[in-house]
Amino acid sequence: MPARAVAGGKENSVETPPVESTRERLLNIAEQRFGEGGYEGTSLRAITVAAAANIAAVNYHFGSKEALLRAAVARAMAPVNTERRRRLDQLEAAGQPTAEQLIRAFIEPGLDLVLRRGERGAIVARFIGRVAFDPSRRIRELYAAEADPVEARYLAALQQALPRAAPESVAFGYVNMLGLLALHQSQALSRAPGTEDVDDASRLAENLIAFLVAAFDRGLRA
Amino acid sequence: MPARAVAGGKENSVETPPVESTRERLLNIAEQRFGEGGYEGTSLRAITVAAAANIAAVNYHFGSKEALLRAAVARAMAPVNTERRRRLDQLEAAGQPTAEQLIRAFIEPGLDLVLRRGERGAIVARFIGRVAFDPSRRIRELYAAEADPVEARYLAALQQALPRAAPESVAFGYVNMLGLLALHQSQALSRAPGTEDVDDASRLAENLIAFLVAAFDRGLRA
DNA sequence: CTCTCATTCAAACGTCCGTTTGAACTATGC
DNA sequence: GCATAGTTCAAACGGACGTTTGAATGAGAG
Repeated sequence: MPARAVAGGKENSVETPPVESTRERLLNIAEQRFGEGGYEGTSLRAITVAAAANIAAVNYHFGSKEALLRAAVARAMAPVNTERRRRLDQLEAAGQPTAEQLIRAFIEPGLDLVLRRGERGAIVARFIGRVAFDPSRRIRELYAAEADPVEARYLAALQQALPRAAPESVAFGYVNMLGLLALHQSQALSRAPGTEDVDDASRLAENLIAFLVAAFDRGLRA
Repeated sequence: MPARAVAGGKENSVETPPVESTRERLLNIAEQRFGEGGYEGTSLRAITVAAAANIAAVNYHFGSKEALLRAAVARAMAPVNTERRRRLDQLEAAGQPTAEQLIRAFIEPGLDLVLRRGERGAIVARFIGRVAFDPSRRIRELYAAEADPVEARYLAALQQALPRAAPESVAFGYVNMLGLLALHQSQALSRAPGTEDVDDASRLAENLIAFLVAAFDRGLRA
């Protein structure tokens, strides 16, 4: 943590072979620290020290603490949104998707895709999960702005796939799905730390999908 | 360290006198503000101003900001824990409870009992829900210490009521139940503010119970 | 009345916060 | 060489934070 590359700007090779720019290091550390302590509980100084950057670098590259968070959310959500869109397009092209197909296409990009790439993926997942349910409404809306467009498509598709359930009931199940996914992503539900390893990721996804499918199919009011 | 030893618990009346004590006002406002902005996002100055108390009153009556939170959590959880214990005792005295009975006995004291008494109840519910999933692990454990004893009994009873599901699966469903309850209590799942009124409380409880019962009965792995 | 003691008060403590400044450094094009 | 733009730096800004202090207040007991 103390000093990394101090003298020369382009000197590297101590840690990662490819050079990370200050901007990238800030985003990476921000993901980690915001995911650990939340937005309010994480100071820019803690981030810049860990990223071996000057405190002024945040405002130079992003403009403010909140803008740093916004950039980190956008970068983290981009592949998840892309994958969700892709799978929904594919499902709809093949006809009327089932509820299970929709749930799977929504959950897996959030857990599987993001938990599968080792340490970094788990950090990103926790970051997303934390931001989605931050105590501050302002932060939550910042996340919602990033995720809403594709999420709205899933809600509409689910209501078509479950015509026997009232639209409000489907919306109720839908927010429950969002919440459970975020909670598992944030690892707030795993009380003992370090319990889950990489192999558990796909099992967690399967368990969560089965849990939600049963709830959607039989637990919603008509 | 100054003198702070005396708390004077005995001479207070059971019902609220025409005036609330400074200590009670601090707890009431702390519930509200911590529930709105989270622990880190709420300053003692904001609390003491709203409670019409001096900033030093918190440290006089409680010792620290965290001790104020701890006292507020303990006070808020007490009736919920009591009611959950009462209902579980009652169920177990009548024989082997079903999963639905257990889920209902767990959910309703958290939503129904606490949402039914008007504005105050909704504030308490939101406060509990927020603390249970605060970004800081320290705060979450503070809540867990208050809720764990009775919660553990429900987990054990659920595993007996669902012998066909693996114990890990029941534990998985159980943490999902905890999470969904907390999320609905914290009102983080209701995107539009002010959507829910008092009449919706019992409907919400029924919807959530039906959702969970279906998931427990048919969504858990053997 | 005086004494006592729990409570409240204004004020200040030192620390950390996000942000800003202006100079110094780097790399590239002339 | 000089000029330029992009980036990093130490240092400081004003303000908010949780906490502490010591004196003032008020009610009750002798």
